[in-house]
Amino acid sequence: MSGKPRTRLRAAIGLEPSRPALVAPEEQADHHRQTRAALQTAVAEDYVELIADLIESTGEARATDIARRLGVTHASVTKTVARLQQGGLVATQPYRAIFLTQEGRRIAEASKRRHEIVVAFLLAIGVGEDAARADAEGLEHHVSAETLAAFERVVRERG
Amino acid sequence: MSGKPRTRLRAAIGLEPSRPALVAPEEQADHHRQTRAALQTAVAEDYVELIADLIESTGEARATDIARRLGVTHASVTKTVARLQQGGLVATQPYRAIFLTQEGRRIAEASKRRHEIVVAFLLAIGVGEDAARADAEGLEHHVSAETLAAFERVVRERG
DNA sequence: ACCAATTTGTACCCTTGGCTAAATTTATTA
DNA sequence: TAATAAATTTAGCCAAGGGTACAAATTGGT
Repeated sequence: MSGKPRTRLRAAIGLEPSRPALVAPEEQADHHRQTRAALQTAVAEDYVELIADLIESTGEARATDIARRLGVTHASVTKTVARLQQGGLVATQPYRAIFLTQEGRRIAEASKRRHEIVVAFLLAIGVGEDAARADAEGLEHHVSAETLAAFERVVRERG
Repeated sequence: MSGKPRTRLRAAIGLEPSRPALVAPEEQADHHRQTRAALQTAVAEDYVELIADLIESTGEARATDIARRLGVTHASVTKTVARLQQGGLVATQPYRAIFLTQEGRRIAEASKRRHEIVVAFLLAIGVGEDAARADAEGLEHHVSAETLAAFERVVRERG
C-alpha cells in the first residue's frame, strides 16, 4: 500500500505477464450491457407473471398479495405498479385490483413459459425442488432465446 | 376499465376459479428475497472478477479499462470502486491502480471458477459461443452451489 | 523540463426499488 | 347502519448504480 508510481510502460512492453487476453473489450462490454438491460425488464416480468398467476388462481391481483408473494411491502408494490402502468403493462384505478393490458398478458405468457422451462430443465439435470425453484427466479431473466432452446432440448432428452 | 367495486367475497367463497395454487406465498417470497440478495453481490463479483483478470493479463487494473470492459463511464467505476473499498474487497490510493484485498481475491477466484463452469456448461448443451458468453454474464450470479454442481456433472458427462 | 494527452477525481443529477409512517378508502361485521 | 378491520395511497427517506461536466493529477514524448 506504499505508493510507487505505476508505469504503464512495463505492461505495454511486455515485462508484465501479458496473457492471451480474456475476451475482446467491446464484446465483453456488450455482454454486460445486455445483462444490465435484462435487469431492467426483470422486475416488470416478475410482476406481470405474478399478476397473471394471481388472477388465474384467485380471480384478482391485489397489491397486498403481490407484496406478500414478492416479500416486499405493499408501498413498494404500489410504486412499481405505477411504473408498470406508465409502461403500459398494467391498468389500475385507485383502490381497485390490478389488471394486465394486452401487452402485459403477452409478456406474462412468455415469462411463464420461460419460467416453467427453466424449472423443468433444472429438475431434469438433477437439481432439487427447492433450489430449482429458487434459482429459476433469478436465472429466467438472463436466458436468451438460444439458451432457452437448448434447455428445451435437454428436457426432452432426459425427461 | 369501468369500475365495478370488486368483492373479495366471491373469490374467498370459491365462485371464482380457485386453482391448485402456485407455490406457497412465503416460499415464493423467500426465493425472490434470495434473488434480490444475489443482485447486490453481483456487481461486486463482476468487479473483482474483472479486476483479477486485468491484473493477470495486463499487470494492473485501471479504472478506464474496467469502464471500457463493463461498458460504463469511468465516473461510475470510481464510485463503485469506492464502495468496494468500503466493503474491504479492493484497496486503492488516489491516482493509482486498483488492487484486490485477500477477501477480494478469494471472491474473484470463486467467481471466476463459477463463471467458467457456467460457460463450459452452456457450450456443452449446445449454446453457441457468443450467446454462451453473454448469458453466462447474467446467469452466473444466480447459480446456487447445488445448481453449479449439477452443471459440473453435465459438463463431465457430455464433454 | 515542459506540454499535451490520458487518466482520475469530484460535484451534481437521475431512476429504480427498497423502506416507514400517516391519511384515506373500501370491506366486513356487530 | 355504524364501528372496526383491512387495503390502498401518498409523502418522505435511503442506497445503488447509472449518467454529464469540469477540475486536477499523472504519464509519455519532445
